Amino acid sequence: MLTDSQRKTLNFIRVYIANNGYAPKLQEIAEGIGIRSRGVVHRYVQALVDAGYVENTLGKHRGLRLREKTGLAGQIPFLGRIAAGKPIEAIPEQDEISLPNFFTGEQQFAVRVVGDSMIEMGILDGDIVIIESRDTAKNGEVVVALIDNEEATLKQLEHTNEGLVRLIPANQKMEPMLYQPEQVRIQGVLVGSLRRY
Amino acid sequence: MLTDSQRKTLNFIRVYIANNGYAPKLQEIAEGIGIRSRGVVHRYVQALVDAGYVENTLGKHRGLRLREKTGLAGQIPFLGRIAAGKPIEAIPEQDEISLPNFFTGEQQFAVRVVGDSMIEMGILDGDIVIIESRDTAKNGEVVVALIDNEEATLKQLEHTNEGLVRLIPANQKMEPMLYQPEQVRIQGVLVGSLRRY
DNA sequence: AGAATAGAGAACATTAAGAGAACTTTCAAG
DNA sequence: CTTGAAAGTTCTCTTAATGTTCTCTATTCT
Repeated sequence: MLTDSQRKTLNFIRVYIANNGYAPKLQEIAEGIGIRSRGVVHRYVQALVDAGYVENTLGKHRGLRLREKTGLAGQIPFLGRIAAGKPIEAIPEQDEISLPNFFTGEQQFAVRVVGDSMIEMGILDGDIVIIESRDTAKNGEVVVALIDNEEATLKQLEHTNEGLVRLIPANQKMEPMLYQPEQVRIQGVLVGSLRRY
Repeated sequence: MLTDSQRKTLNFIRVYIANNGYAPKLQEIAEGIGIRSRGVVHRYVQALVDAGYVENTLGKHRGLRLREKTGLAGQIPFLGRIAAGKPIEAIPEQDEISLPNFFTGEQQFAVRVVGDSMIEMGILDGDIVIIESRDTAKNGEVVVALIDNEEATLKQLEHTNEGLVRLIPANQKMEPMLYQPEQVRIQGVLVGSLRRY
């Protein structure tokens, strides 16, 4: 169980290594977390070593290395934001992503997307999308819709002024389709997506 | 049987831990449930301990732990494949996806992408990408690269025949960039992405 | 009225954070 | 190879923050 300062220290080390490729000096850590004493930093680092997050080559300059902490599955260190042309920018407050907690919600299911119909919204062939089971949706939401009780499709929803339902693919090569409301049954609404390379 | 305030306290602790991965301080609980007195919070927490909902490491900061099963979370029913114009097609071998085990691998970290430079590969502004720490990559892989030891960027990698390194954005509006090999340090390789709507 | 619940806040004990001195080791410039 | 500055290590001391234990007051419900 890390203390606040220890966690802050670990986070700084991770971001530093991601940005520089080598470990920080104690002095740099001190400045990074906003204190002055190298001795104090050393104490925090030692705690991280004891807790298994970090390895230390004793005495060597920049001798810290990150260790794979084999704790709970699905916890991934979150470093911050990456924008082209800048170093990775740390975000205080959040230092880990919990995959189980990332998609929280009631009544969800997952499907694998086949085809390119939503490619312009960044949903590619093979992606897995997380859907929240619902039978209604607002304009603009992306839904899993069942058409004529036989075809399922993932499209953006629009209720037209004429009382019809339009299902809009995110792909210039495809045309939106118009349906009578009773033809279309909404099965759920898109709440997330994930992809593995 | 918990009182209203005790339930409120328990709920706050659950949400806090789910969001942060560690327990709140009494002061934070107090603010969270809208009161001022740490002493009162302590009384509620003690009641939760007595009722078996929570464990406490005496005296330690952030020493609370939930006694609930947290391991089962993160399973989402997997219905199969959805292709426009067909029913959802069940895949017999798999009926659940396990979020904690979705990204398995050594030395991973996550960053939030800022900007549209990879938009044509389905990585949008705000997406979170999972990176596996490595210092080498093959042609075609998407990497976090450190340029001149100061800029970090997410681009597709290509080693040219001339021995140079090309970093290619997935965005027609942006140009690939050529670098000397010693200018570019590879920090990791893209292995996954996730997005929440 | 009496009991249960809620809240404030003082007082105290302990933990955690931080400064900085003193010492040892590493490392790079001569 | 030598040497001195810089880095890592080990301390002691101080302070700030947090958890713990009280007492007191108010409110609600039976």
